[in-house]
Amino acid sequence: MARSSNTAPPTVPPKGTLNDRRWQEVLDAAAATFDEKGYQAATLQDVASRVDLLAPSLYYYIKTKEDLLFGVMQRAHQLGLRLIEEAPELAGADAETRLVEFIRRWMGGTYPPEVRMVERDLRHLSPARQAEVMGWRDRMDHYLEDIVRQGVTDGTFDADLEPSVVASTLFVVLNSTPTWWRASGRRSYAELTEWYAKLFAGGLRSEQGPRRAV
Amino acid sequence: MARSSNTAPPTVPPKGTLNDRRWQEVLDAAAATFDEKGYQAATLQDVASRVDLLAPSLYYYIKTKEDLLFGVMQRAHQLGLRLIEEAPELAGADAETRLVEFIRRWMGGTYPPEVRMVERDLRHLSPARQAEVMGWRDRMDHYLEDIVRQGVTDGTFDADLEPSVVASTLFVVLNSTPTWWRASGRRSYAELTEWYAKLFAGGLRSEQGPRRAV
Amino acid sequence: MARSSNTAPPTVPPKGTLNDRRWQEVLDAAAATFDEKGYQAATLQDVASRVDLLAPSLYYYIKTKEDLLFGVMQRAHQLGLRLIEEAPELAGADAETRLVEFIRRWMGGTYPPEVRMVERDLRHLSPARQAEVMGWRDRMDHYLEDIVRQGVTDGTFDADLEPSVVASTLFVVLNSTPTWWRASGRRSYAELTEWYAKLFAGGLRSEQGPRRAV
Amino acid sequence: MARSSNTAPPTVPPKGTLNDRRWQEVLDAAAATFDEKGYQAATLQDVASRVDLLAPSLYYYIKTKEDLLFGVMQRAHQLGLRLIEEAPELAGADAETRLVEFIRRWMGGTYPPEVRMVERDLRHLSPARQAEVMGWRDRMDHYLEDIVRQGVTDGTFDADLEPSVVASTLFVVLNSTPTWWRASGRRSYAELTEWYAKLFAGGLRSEQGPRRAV
DNA sequence: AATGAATGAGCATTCATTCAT
DNA sequence: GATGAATGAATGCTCATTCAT
Repeated sequence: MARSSNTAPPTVPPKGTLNDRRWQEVLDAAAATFDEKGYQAATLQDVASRVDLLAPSLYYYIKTKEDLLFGVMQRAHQLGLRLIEEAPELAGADAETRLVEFIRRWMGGTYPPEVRMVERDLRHLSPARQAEVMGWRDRMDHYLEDIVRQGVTDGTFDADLEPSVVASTLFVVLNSTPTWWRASGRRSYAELTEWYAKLFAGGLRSEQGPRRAV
Repeated sequence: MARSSNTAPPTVPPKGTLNDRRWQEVLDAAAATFDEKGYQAATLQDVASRVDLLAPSLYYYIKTKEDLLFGVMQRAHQLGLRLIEEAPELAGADAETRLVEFIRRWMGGTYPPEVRMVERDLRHLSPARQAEVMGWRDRMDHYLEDIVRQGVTDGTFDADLEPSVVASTLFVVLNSTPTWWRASGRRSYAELTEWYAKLFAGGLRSEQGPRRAV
Repeated sequence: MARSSNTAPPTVPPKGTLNDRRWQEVLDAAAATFDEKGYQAATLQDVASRVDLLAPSLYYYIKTKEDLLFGVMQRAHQLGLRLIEEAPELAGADAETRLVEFIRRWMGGTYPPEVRMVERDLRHLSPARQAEVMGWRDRMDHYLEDIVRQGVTDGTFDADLEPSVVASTLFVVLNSTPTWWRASGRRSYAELTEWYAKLFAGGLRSEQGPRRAV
Repeated sequence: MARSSNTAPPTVPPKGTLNDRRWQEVLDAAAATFDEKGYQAATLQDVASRVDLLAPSLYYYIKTKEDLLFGVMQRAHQLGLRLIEEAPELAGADAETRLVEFIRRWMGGTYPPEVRMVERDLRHLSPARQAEVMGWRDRMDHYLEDIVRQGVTDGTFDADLEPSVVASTLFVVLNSTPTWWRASGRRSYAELTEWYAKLFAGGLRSEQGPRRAV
């Protein structure tokens, strides 16, 4: 949940190779603002205020408001793509283990909540940039789809599963968490993570079907 | 000083549901437009065009743009609330059956995709109206929570389950479907529905219990 | 739910009196326009045109059209309040002298015609601002009422006089002058001033007292 | 102060010779509304509401909003013109008596407060109609100017008086009364009337001048 | 690196007005 | 006589964006 950009790689310093620290701060501000108000409703003044600037000053870092949205999404997806890289000891693990470990990594804290913005505000990017973002998303989806295919092949997952459907659903569940989850609830974030793991591990397992009603 | 009447409203003619057919058409247009562009990005002209009106003409039916958003949400939730009413033959059914049947009803086609708007655009309603919508949401959540509690009580569901977490997650999954689902996929909408049923039935089942045969 | 932030204002840059010269020019334009057309009928474009701006550019200086009205009234009353301060040599003068000298000061040329706007357009201010303006008015009224009371006490003014009535009437007469007075008339503005002095000096004089010789 | 139209002569039944009683009611509503809010700020809906109509229904009686303003002014001036007709016993009276009697007639109750609207909203009439109203005003002014000239001629009034200035000032004083006068004051309306009479009688009287200050 | 000043496109909203019923 | 439904011109206001300093 840490929003700070300490782990963020240098992304798109748009005008020249300017002060990257400041650019990361601006992205932080933009991410928080867009997350709170949505891209359209968020004002450049809103973003600028968070870094103690006036709106026109942002144009030192960007050429258009859309640049901020793209910058935020780019940084978030770079973080996300790093999370689909598996530790060496997971090579050769079974599908369920890999799935559960992915859920734990994704929920594990380094991942910023900015992803939930993606579905909501993707439409405000230019088609070309939308395609770029979708490319990143596809790579993430493919990672999950591969795991599902592995599980189906070796018989531990239900043979009926459509990998892309599983991938989409899992991302929806994980990324929507900040939408409804309150720290005040009776369950901790870690417990929630384990429940997600159980839900999907149990729900994908073969030889199970709901009973028909009536 | 006469009255500080800088905004004294006279008796304004009652608008709204005079011509209900037209009002429903307007709501349809608003729902489609908001769904496509989001509330902020959607223009009153966008909405008006769909019903062959000019933007100011909408003000014959509404007092403010927000009224359209509220109208759409209200109608969607009325439909939703009808779907948590169970058929008589489900009285006395076990938790898993009730859960699966609910998923089938909810996905069953009469339900408009407008619910996905809710999370995204709820913030654009006045606080009072936000509260009203949240009240409807709560009633739906409570229905699912009750089913979960029943399952936990009679031992068919994992004793560890937090009912509200389950409810939120299930709604997220169901309502996000239109976000990513394309008719062009290899699975039909009906097959998707059954997979959702399998996912949650399997995922909630207590681990102690014997694996159910199909 | 995050915050019900449908109208959460961020830290907006302080506008207004940054460039005071320009702000005074804008106020001049607003005063002239409102005086000519009335507040409601006056368009922001009307005001902006007088200072060679486009209408939206005015919002660099104001937050709302009402701010212009209040600014104009504030400035006019500040001038007016300065006119109720008496020169040292008037200390100890009799009521009639003080009254006549006030009339001469008020009509004396530095006073802008914007006061006539007050009665007409006061209602378009917010209640709080209406109260503020009325406070200034009251201070002016009190000054005249004091003079009247002095005259009544020492017997030079009619004992029957209601000070507040006299004050209101005198202000109405003085401030309405621009409404009907045309420079083309046979009397100069200075002659008009002297006639006002004569009218009120003569009209307030107690009937018991001997007729004063010139 | 009676606003009711019982004494109003049939004025401008604009479309055909329609229901005159209703037309007078509409004029009453328009007068009250314009008086309260000003012509521009007043909405046709405001006016219509007072007679339990919807705005478009007014178009049965008028062709344009301006017709209402003109209708109100016309009716008010017809009443006013009747007040400059003197009773037979005043023929041959001296100037001061005629002046005081006029003040008493004008303040005497039958005169509607709508006249104060005139100065404020005259500009919103078409030039032609403005001219017509000004014609009525001139006839009233002339009546007062004649009285002043009579007084100057026979030496009871100050020889220096400019008749038109006196007329304008007197009308300003009388017609502005409702602007500031509150029934709650210590003086009754009748007492106020007598003070007006004293003010002008005393103020116009010859052989009086204010003392010079300093 | 940042701001003051201004622009221009666009949007929600108001309101006088029309017209068929 | 009056209304429901709609129009279109206009208006206040927001906001991304520009540019000289």
